[in-house]
Amino acid sequence: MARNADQNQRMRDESRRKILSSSLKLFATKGLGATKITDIVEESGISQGLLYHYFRSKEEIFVELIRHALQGMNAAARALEKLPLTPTEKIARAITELLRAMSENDDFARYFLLVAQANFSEAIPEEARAIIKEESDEPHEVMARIMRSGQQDGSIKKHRAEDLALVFWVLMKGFALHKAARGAEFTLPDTRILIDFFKNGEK
Amino acid sequence: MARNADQNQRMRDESRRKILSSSLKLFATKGLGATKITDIVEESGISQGLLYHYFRSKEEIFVELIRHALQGMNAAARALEKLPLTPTEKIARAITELLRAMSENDDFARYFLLVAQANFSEAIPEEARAIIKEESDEPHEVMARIMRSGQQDGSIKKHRAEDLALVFWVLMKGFALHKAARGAEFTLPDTRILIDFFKNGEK
DNA sequence: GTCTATATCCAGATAGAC
DNA sequence: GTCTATCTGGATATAGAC
Repeated sequence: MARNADQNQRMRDESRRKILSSSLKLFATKGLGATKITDIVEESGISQGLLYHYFRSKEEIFVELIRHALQGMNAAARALEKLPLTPTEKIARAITELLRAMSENDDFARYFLLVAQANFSEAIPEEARAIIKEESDEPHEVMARIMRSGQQDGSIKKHRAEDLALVFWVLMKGFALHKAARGAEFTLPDTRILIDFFKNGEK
Repeated sequence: MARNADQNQRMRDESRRKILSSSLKLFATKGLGATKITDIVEESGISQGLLYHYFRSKEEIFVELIRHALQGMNAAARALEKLPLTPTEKIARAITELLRAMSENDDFARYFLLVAQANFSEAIPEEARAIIKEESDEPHEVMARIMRSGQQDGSIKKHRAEDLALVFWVLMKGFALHKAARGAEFTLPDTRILIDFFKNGEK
């Protein structure tokens, strides 16, 4: 009895997982509006009926993906802030880890792109918009705090910390776009170019 | 007779212009797939029949917008390269002009965003893909040449010129996304932050 | 839990009148 | 040159069988 319930749970999880990962891939590359339910069904190899057994609509899948992406990003940002590193080291870590994840981990790149699109698109579900409004400030704030503490110890350039954090995230979003456009031929630039950008040049 | 022909021409131009500008706005904010013909018709205040009198399909409108955007960007890049300025001045000019245009000129920002999306989306017409393949390398190449000549006179940092050009355009794309996400509350960072990025710090 | 078959609706595109 | 009315196809979502 318990074993059957376990197996069922695993089957349910597996089906949901397949739907979500196929949707992520399609939403990131084609956009929510251009992705058809039949595309998702085809990509994940399940039937249309089963998809609707797990999700009420395409939009609900989208919302779940957005929620997962933002919560993961926020958790990562908080974890970074707590690491026992200097501000400069934290920034270097963030840059190298984000770019590495983007180029090596397809799902990570897709999540990043999904959020970037959702941030500007007017064609997303209301609930997704609410989650974004609620959850998308933290990475920027964390980075601004790191920049500020780096300025206090003299290791980071003396510009408005908010501007530096903005440039940081603008760079990351830009790279996400670029990687999506180039796919396999995406080559990372020397990350030291980017790290030096934020470092104070005064010796 | 000639007057009537003239008037007709003007009416045609005006209708086409309205269709294109409405489509640009919608494609940039919602994406091609999520934009319905009825949206375009509503936004531009013309009838659906008239739209199909001027364009065969939604895709044809999209292709025309992409072509116009890329040709304009390439012309601007070539013009920049020919200006009687030092490499550093050209880079400074490019950054300030692009960011200014992005924040002040709605259509410019929309074109930029449209191209950025088209560059990674897999849900665009084949013809648009061909135009992008054909026309989208020039800005990068121009910027790489400017970076290289700046390195020769010692004013630009000594990294691979291609990497610097890549970072330049990644920044611009990132700002286009950011502006689209924030809309009216988009505030430019101090552009000197960005310009200094490329300058050689050695004195 | 999963599938096939089907109903409903709406977007894209056309025809023809003015 | 512009509009209204209409056709057609395909996409979303549901029903019901296994």
